[in-house]
Amino acid sequence: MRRFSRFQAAPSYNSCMPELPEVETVARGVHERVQGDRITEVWFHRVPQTFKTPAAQQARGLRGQVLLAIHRTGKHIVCELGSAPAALSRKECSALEPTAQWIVHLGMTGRLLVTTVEAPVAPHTHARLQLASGKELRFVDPRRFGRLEWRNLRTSPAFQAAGLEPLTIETAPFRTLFRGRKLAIKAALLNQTLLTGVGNIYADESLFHAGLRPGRASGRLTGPELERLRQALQTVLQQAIQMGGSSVSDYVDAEGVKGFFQLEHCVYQRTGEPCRRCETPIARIVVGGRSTHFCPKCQH
DNA sequence: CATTTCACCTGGTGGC
DNA sequence: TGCCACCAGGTGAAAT
Repeated sequence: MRRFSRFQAAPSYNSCMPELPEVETVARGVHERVQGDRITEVWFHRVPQTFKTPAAQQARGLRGQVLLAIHRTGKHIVCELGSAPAALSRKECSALEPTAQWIVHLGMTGRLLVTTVEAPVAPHTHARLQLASGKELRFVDPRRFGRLEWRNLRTSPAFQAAGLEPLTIETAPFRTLFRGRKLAIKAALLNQTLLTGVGNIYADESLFHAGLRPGRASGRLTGPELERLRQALQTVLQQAIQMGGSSVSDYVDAEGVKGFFQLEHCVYQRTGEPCRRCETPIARIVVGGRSTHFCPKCQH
């Protein structure tokens, strides 16, 4: 069995894994750049599994619509669409009721970019939304784990992530989530029907900051332990969002995508390296089918 | 129902 | 230099 060690560089695309903070950053950046713009033309590359709604139906639903707002729910980016004959001011956007939504999930390697129409089209570009301003909204996803969905709000409910928002969840509902459950706390954090938006990086990091072993049965954690975890999770996510703010233009704008500025991880992908708190080598195990990193001395 | 496992994808990486 | 197996992980379906 081969293991990543300190001598092996992690694959570079790991530096921009889209979890909640990254998705939040992208949504904010795209919102700033295209709110009020009108979609004049739509082009899709044929990649069937990327489309939760058939491409032709999405194209029909998007063409001619105005982008009223772009925001995040869980790991999903939701573009609110409204009918208008021309581009709108920001003020007009907030006054208009959305009639449809375009929902973008970045998967593992997805990017939502704002470019110009003329900009060279990157490999693995699956969607291009040409805008009245001369900009273009592009969805690029080499690995094709991302998903695109369109829904008509006249006939369907607004998109709602299954799980609760980790950033705002309070003590009591957080405790209730895990009550009576036997699955490992790490697996529970990754389960999007419980909490929405937590991925492998922030699961490992928040468990480290809470001092909890990833393999602990989630239903057996005490009240104080769960409260430590809730606060660690929120701190880690908030910090990442703050850091993301400074790198958003690198990410959302055109070609020279550098990915996200990385918080200095404490455990994630630091197998064998010394713990930043006690210098014990960081251990790696597999929980819920995912590589999991923790400090054997600091986490109990 | 709760939980676990696996397939889907591509590109970076190291071994030979 | 080039070929190739391995591995990363979000999600949903299938298996347990």
